[in-house]
Amino acid sequence: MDEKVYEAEAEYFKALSHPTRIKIVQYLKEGERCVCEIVPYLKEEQSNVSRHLAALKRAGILSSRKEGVSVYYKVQDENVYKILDLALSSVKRIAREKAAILS
Amino acid sequence: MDEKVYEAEAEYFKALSHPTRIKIVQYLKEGERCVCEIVPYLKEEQSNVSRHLAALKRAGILSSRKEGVSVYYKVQDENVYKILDLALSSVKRIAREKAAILS
DNA sequence: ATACTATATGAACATTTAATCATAAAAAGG
DNA sequence: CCTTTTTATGATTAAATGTTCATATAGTAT
Repeated sequence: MDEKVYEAEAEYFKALSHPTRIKIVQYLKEGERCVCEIVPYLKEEQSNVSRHLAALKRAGILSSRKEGVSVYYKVQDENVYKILDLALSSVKRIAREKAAILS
Repeated sequence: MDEKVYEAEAEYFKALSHPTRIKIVQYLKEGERCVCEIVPYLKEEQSNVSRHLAALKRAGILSSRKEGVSVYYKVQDENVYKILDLALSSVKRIAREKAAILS
């Protein structure tokens, strides 16, 4: 595989490498939401949330549309849920293995 | 889902968020390799490779064993290949979509 | 014991990332 | 027009990350 592909893949994972961003993607599983709904859900600074949303959009995971003064974000890459599910099972298994070692 | 779980998942993705580390995981697909094989394959500084290997091991993706003076690393989390494959297909589709927009 | 090889790690530095505050920009309402 | 609401962004700062060089550590061989 080509170096450029490794870089693109690394960028994709980087977009998912923050708990708040994963939380956003999970929150959008049920459908699109405007920033005005996402911010109170996350209970974080609006400017911070805006930057996390921008990061996910840059990676191609989310897309957005403007309606009046509101901006609605939705998941563009539905594949991301399979990835999140697999990562979750890995993380759980790894945690179990670590626990087993300390016993 | 719990905050701790989001954090653990984010850590997992962070481990995969560097091209060199993805390259290492792919290289180990065929089986375990010692550092003395991985370093010349990557053509990067030995100390740097050592740190990337440590990061993957910390995340639970790799494990290692010592044999004499050599250290052999292998993939502990075989699930990672499913994740890499899915991410690859996402990245390709996203690139296609971006290309389509510019046409 | 000395020397050599393989791997890991401390120290230093440059770069990137995340968070916050303040403010800009755009739309809507009075 | 002025005000308010919603979202994005510049500037700043703190912390994390990646890289390199030098060196430590451990094992092997002479």
